[in-house]
Formats: sequence, C-alpha cells, structure tokens
Amino acid sequence: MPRTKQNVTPERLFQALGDRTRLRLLNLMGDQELCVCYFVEILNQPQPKISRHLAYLRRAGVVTSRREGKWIHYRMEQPSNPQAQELLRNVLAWLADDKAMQADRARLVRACCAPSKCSLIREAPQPAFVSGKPEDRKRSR
Amino acid sequence: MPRTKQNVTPERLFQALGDRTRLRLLNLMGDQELCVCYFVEILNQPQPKISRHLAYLRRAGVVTSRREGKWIHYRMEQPSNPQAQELLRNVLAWLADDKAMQADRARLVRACCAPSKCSLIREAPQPAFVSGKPEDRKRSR
DNA sequence: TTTACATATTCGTCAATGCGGATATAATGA
DNA sequence: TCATTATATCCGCATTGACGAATATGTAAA
Repeated sequence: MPRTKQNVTPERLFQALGDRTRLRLLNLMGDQELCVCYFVEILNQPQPKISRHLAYLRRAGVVTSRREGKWIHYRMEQPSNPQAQELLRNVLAWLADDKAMQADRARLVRACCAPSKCSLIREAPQPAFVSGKPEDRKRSR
Repeated sequence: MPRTKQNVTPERLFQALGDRTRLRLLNLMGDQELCVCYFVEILNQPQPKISRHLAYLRRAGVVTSRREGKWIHYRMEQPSNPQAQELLRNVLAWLADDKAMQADRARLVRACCAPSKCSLIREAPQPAFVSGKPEDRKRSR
C-alpha cells in the first residue's frame, strides 16, 4: 500500500522551525523552488551543513526535493491541514520582517542576476522566478 | 534603566513551541489565565515537570506569571511584533483542531465545574471564565 | 572507465534539553 | 515558631541535535 503523506504533528513542525539556518532556508524557498547550490552560495555556509538542515526539513515534512541531473531542487511542501498551511504563510510573513532575511533575499536576487560571478551556481539551473517559467513545479516524491 | 520586553526571535519562539507538553499548556491557557495546579490536574503529569515547562515558556517570553498568595497564575503574553501575535493566534487555532487538545479543554471545563472532586484544585482560585470576572488580568512582572 | 562535480551521509564531540526523584523556597495558617 | 501547601529548582542520566571534517553517492562528461 503506497504510504500517503503523513500529517505533520505541530511539535515536529515547530522543532523544524526552531533553528536559524533552517528559517533562512525556508525564507529563501518561500516563493520558489531552489537548487541546493543557491542555498550554499547565499548563506555562505559549508555545503554539508546546508545539506543536513535540508534533510531535517525533508524528514519533518516541510519541504520536498526533486532531482534534475546533478542538481537537486528543494521547495516547500503544502501541509494537508489548512491550519498548518495558514501557519506556514504566517511564518514566512514574519520572516519577511526580519532585516537579515531581507538581506538573504536580496543576495538571492543579485546572485541570479549575475550567476557568472558566483562560482557555485555558474552553471546551475536558474530558479523559476528568473527563467520565467510560471509555476511548472512537478510533484516529486 | 527598566528593561523593556525584548523581542522574541522566531527560532526561540519555535523552540518553545516544539514540545508536546508545552503545546498542551498553551492550549489550556489560550483563553484565560490559569493557576499551576490546574495544569498539573488536567495534564496529569508530575508537578516538577509542569513547572519546568512553564519556566521554559516564561524564559522564551511566551507567557508571564502572577502570584496570588500560594498560587501562581500563568497566561500567554502578547508579543510586541504584530506578525508574531498573528502567528500565535494561528498556533492556537491549529491546536484547537487536535483531538487530544480538545480533550484537555474538556477536562478543564469539567474540573472547573466540580473542583471538589479534584484534590489539587479544591481550594485554588477559579479561572476567570468560571468566576465570571471579565478580563481583569493584572499585568505582572 | 576515469574524472569532475553536486549533494548526501557518517563520525566524533559538545551543548541543549527532557525526564524522574529529591529537595528548596515561599506563603499561609495554627 | 512550626507545619502545610503550592511551586520552583537541582541532580544525574539519557536523548537529541548542531557542528566541522572526512567520506560516500550519484550523475554527467571526457
């Protein structure tokens, strides 16, 4: 029997949100799917660290990933519970108030405008908001 | 200089929310101030455990306490940031969906209707929603 | 089939935190 | 003052989780 997406418990979700690095990751992928190398570039943190936190978010059911060749894209996953959806929207809205989070988003935009300047993302696929593809996010699993 | 209420960081708040016992406590005090002995009675957990979790919530800036003789009342504290306020409202709404949380609230109402049956709260001051005093919560600190 | 590159995982260490049990503190009343 | 009651804190232990460093895996390209 194919295991359907299990409901995230509130405490599990909040544990996932209880770390600065993970909040920064969610802040960046709030709008769109992003490739791992962007997170590493923007947050300027060791790649294994980023990877570990992404894995934590995935295990907590907050994000999903999709492979595209060598690259792996992460995006937020809509919880099945409407209250939880609303809550995640609120989280992102709160983060948007934070100066450091705004700076992260600004760095993302800058990196996307001049990918050639960023060693890590020079050849990586661009996020949708740059390439212009409107919401063609495929379901992964 | 009197220290004003410092802003709660998102990660700190979410850490505070990342525990089942603390969520149950918040669920109970969502509507009104409550005396510690009620938490002990309703959750049916060791008093030191309840006390530790209440202390955690207090340190995280989520609740405040007020002493009344032998008893100490806890209530949720409004964050200064409107986004955080909205978020806490959402948390409570989400919890209200949870069967176990509903059961807790039902036990609270039952305990308040027959305090003589509950050894721990036999003589404790009743919560405002029982005694009928409309929102006379005094600021503590 | 090598090589290079993107990403994930493992390992050892350390700090934070949850718990039960015991004890301390604070207010009340005899 | 002493006893009682409500609540808080401390102790020792186990678990979780964050980290850097090293290494493994998977894909593509030569």
